[in-house]
Amino acid sequence: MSTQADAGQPDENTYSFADIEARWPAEWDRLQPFKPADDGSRERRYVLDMFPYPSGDLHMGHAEAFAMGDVVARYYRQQGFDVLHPIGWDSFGLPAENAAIQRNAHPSEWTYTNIETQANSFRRYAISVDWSRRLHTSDPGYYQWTQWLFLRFFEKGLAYRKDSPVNWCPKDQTVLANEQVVNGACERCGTPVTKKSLNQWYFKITDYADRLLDDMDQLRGHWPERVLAMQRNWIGRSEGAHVDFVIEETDGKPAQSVPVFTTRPDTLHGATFFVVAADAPLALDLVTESHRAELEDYRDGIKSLSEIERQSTEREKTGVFTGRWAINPLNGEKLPVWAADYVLADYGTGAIMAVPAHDQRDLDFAKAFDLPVRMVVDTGAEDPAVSGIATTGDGTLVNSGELDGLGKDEAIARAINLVAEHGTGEHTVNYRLRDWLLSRQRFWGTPIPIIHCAMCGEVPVPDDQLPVTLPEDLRGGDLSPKGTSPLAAVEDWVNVPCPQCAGPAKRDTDTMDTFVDSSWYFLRFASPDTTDAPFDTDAVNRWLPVGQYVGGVEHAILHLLYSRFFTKVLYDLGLIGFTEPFSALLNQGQVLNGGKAMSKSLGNGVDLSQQLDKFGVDAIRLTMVFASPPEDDVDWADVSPSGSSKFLARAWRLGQDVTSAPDVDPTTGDRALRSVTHRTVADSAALLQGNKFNVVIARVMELVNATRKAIDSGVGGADPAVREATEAVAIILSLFAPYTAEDLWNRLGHPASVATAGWPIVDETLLVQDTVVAVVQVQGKVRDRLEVSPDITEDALRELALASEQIQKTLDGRGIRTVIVRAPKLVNIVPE
RNA sequence: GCCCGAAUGGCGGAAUUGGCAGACGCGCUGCACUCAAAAUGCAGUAUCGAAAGAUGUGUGGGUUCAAGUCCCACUUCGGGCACCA
Repeated sequence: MSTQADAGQPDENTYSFADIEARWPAEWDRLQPFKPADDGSRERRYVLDMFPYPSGDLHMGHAEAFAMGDVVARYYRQQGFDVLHPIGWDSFGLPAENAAIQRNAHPSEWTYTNIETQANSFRRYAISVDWSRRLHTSDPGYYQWTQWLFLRFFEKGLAYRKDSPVNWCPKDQTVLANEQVVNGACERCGTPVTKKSLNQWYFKITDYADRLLDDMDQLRGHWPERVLAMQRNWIGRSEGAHVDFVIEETDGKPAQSVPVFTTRPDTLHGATFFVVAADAPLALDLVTESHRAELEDYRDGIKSLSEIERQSTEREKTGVFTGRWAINPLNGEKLPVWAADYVLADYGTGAIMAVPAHDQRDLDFAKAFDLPVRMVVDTGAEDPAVSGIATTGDGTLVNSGELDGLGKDEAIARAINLVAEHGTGEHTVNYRLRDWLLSRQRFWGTPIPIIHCAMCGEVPVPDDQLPVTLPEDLRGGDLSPKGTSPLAAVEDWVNVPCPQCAGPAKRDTDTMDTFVDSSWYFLRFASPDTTDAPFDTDAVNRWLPVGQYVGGVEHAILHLLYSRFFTKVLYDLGLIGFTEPFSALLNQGQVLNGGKAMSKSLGNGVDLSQQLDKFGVDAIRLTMVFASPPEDDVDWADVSPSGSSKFLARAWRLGQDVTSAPDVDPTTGDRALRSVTHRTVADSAALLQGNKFNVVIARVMELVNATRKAIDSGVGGADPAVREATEAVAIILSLFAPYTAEDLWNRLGHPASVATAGWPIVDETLLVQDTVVAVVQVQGKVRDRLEVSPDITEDALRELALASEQIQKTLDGRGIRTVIVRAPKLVNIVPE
């Protein structure tokens, strides 16, 4: 398209996005239309986009996500809300560290350069944020409060250290939380994860499992169902029982009681062996001396496997006998105790009773080691001992003593009662969710504010000594991953006096997972300049919960689960007055190219800044939003930014043809066009409530078409209705194409900014049409259309329909069985 | 294997409580303007058929005066989880 008049001279009658983009930013900076008043004069609304990680410049994905969030923020502003719409950066993390190693620099250089680049791009992209609230999680003024919050968790026993086999990424040389392992590989770099036994910091998120689950009731209907489903699965609540099995005294090893978790206590009589997780300390504890060597060999073998290999369900079952025997508390049977890797150390109790007839994994193991199989629930299917297929359905209990004859559910209840009476078990709930491993052996993160003292143990850094800042003189190779934190090598940073006894002590040298930083940033935005607390409680309670949160589905579990957890803890600490941080969630889709995610390796990336240079900000924003419903993916190969550009020019040109004065009375204008305008405004509001942004744009296009028609071949540009329509176009367009809308508004003779012009007031009387088209069907097929008054009676419409020539022709003399009338829209005639 | 979600023209997509399927846009075709082009405007564009008309929302059944929409069974695609006892 041409953006300049042919003579090379800017022509004020030709739409030029470059001219328009140059005209308005300074004016917006002067007017500050996006700063919330926060004076209680208007209802508050908090709209938030997931804050970006500063990896280079903005890309197409940012452009889509932030276009969506901005529509919401701008809409609420037009509706008269006091809108908080802030921006910040999630600026700690590995990429900065890796870049620093390559460039022999400090991670902050790369980080803050990228932030500046992105901030400039966001300004050009005209997102309507309050820049004065900008924050970065890597600023000491921010991470001071991340540390402060960590200490509050620590005081409540919600942050603790333990030895445990943890996920280890050999490439990044750091541990990973369970949530950061995807299909056995590192979420960040794709390297297969291995296990390593380490002493690490954890947040006790499992204490909140039930509340994380139950409080999802508040979110149902406002969050995507699939995100709720993913969180539900991740928490993985399952009802069952703990049953204690006594391990007999053998070869001088004393008897000891070991609990198992089972969801099927009804099958207790079907237990034929007992398995402990081979990699759990319990296995080493139990094993007899004569079997110890064998177990240790087996454990070494497991360690060499990657998590992907280990978790494969295809793999043959393996294990070793421990030399011990467990007593079944219900029938006194002696069961051999095995150690195997198909039992997980950190789920349930790390030990199971094996019921091969009714659990496929146990059956596979029984077959591999020739252990007995005893069916105790007759489901009508073939005996699993013969078929090799474990049965899990309902049936009648057999071979089960006093449980015989009961159904599955009754037997579960009865079995729990029985073990409870014996004092060897109880009903219990188990979760798949594990505690959140938060330590990282890397540099560019929030230092853990704990000092280790030989005398006093784990000593918190006193609040008044926060923040514990990162040393600034580390460069390049100082940061290279070595499996221990780079901070450990900085002697004068590590060695400090113990705050309690003043004796020699050492700082904790790990840093926090960056998801800790992002678990509370939405609170900080309410009062970003607070210096004596992480946030001002009153300000937080005024603005939060976030009314609309916008971001990608890749955070369905990680960030969103952690933030929900933090919010509940802070509520319990009395720091905030609500339990869920995000009332509504919108997951925008991805931007693809040719059906695939854009990536360097595929060479199908589209550069955002080039697109902006070519088509302009507004055309790109409009294209993103118009292409599909917000939650669907946009394939850049299928869309037309030039089409958007054409439409924007068309809308903008309406301004040239409006010849009435800005203060003209619209009620004297053409009723037909006014009716279209008011219907568009009314419908757009309803569509925006439902996040159907793409449809709103379609409706504005219709309004532009109708207005153009009125100017060229209708009432003409002087009609007040044309002005009213064009003003409505400018206001609705201000949500999607801020530059064009502002310029159009200006050409209509109004002062900036259109962003705060206010949503047009709908005249209800204009929504009522003079006549409507009633459809007349014969046997469900449309045969005629009648123009009728909208308040026609059923009888009158029936008469009219039956009188229609078309209808009589179609009926062709047949009698009439029924006539269904839905005045004024439809008549359906059913012939004999 | 289990759990979600989706399927509508050449393409992206629209369709209050079941009530005119295909809004709006892209693409394509034709026309006007032009020496020509670009830009712009106008018209057409589900399929079959010359037409009348018939068919048509992944497949097969069902409910209903009426089904893209509700019910049952299935197919395909996308996503999540997956040795979780």
